[in-house]
Amino acid sequence: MTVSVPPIRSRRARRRDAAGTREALLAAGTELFAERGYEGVPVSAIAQKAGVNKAMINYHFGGKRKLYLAIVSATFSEIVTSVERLADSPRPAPDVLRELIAVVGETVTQHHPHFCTMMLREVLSGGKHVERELIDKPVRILSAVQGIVARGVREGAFRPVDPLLTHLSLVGSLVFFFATQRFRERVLADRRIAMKAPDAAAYVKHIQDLLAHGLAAHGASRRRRA
Amino acid sequence: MTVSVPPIRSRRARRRDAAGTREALLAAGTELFAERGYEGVPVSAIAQKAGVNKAMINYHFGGKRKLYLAIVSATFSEIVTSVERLADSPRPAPDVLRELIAVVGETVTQHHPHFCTMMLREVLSGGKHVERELIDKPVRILSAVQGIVARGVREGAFRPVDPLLTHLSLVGSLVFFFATQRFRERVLADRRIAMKAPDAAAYVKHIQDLLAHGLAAHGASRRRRA
DNA sequence: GTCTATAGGCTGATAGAC
DNA sequence: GTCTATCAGCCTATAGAC
Repeated sequence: MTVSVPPIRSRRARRRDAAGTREALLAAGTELFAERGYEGVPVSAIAQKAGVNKAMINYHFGGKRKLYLAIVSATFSEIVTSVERLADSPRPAPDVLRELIAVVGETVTQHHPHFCTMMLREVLSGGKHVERELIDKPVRILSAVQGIVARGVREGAFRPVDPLLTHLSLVGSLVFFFATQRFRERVLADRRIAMKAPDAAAYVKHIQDLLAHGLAAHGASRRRRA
Repeated sequence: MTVSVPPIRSRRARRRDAAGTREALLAAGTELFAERGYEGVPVSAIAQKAGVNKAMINYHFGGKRKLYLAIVSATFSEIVTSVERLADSPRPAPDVLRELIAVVGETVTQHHPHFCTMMLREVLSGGKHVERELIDKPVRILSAVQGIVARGVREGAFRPVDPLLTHLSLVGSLVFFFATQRFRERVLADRRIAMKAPDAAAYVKHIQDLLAHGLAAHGASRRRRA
């Protein structure tokens, strides 16, 4: 029974060069870290899921922590890029803000379903070991959102709200929702409740409307499109 | 140098009966778990901070996990109680919602500064080991907020918003803010940025106003007090 | 009730064969 | 580049003296 167990990695004739190993480790790490957090994942689990040996983590990334940082950093960069592109749009601030919410929602649900969980977990750990390079990414998102809100206030489309507080409430409600969505689904399933957890698209629309009404200057509730 | 080190516990002539030990462990655990998460805290650290021996955790609580649950459960119960009391108020829904936000803000800042962090961390861990008894507490908060919002919609004070989505956005923006506040303070201090992190009171007011405007039925933006 | 001492398990990292 | 084998370190929990 113990003879000639076919190597896991050979299924589907997976490429097995150095780059393939790196990618397999990144993919496995992304999923596991998001689900269980940095300390909740032994390197052996990552190696097993990737179909390679533990030692490869040290060889390719120089340790568990560096693998983790590579994952978080790569994902974060994508989000920052798409948010910053939007912030440069010359369209009316309320429209830009509405689209920013939609874009963030789509990005995290479709391309990076674990992103919010990972970032939130990292922040909750006190940012004790968050490196410099990583920490200015949220700052760039902050700047982008702040800029849009400040412009809306300046142009009279928004009430004179505080852009920083507005940013926090916007990002907070989105990040919270996406980071806790799996939990809600799980609880409902475990208790066999016939209700289904709120849909991401519905929530995005809810936040769009809440901010449109909540920020609008008096009498400007109805959006005026170009 | 190793002779007669005065026992830590004797400072301030602390009471050292069984109840005192229990309380010391609860207090130490609350702070440490909130700061570093369940897995980030060795029992030895809790024992040291409490000024007692490791073995006491097992004697009094039956293990690390049960100590943790005792802490989370006790804190959570207090919050649920105060929220439910408010939900029964017969006053206009917008006023009740505004006060609910204020009460939650005061409770978590003054009495339970680590509460949001702990709950969020627990949820992010997938609720894998969240016991039944604990899980219906968020459900009770959900019911309370949902009830207030649904009444406001029924009475025509609010737009026809979805009460569940509204609850999520409200709780999300608050929990996110309080759970990440220490992180912001820390980052600003570490980078020696002369700005100070947004004040909790200011944020509470921001959310109150955002929801007042964001939920108000058209033409009912201005609050009408009794 | 509280302590010391220790058992027993799991972790991240590395040395060295291939 | 990739593996096997192994290390030292840390963790939780418990046995047993006081």
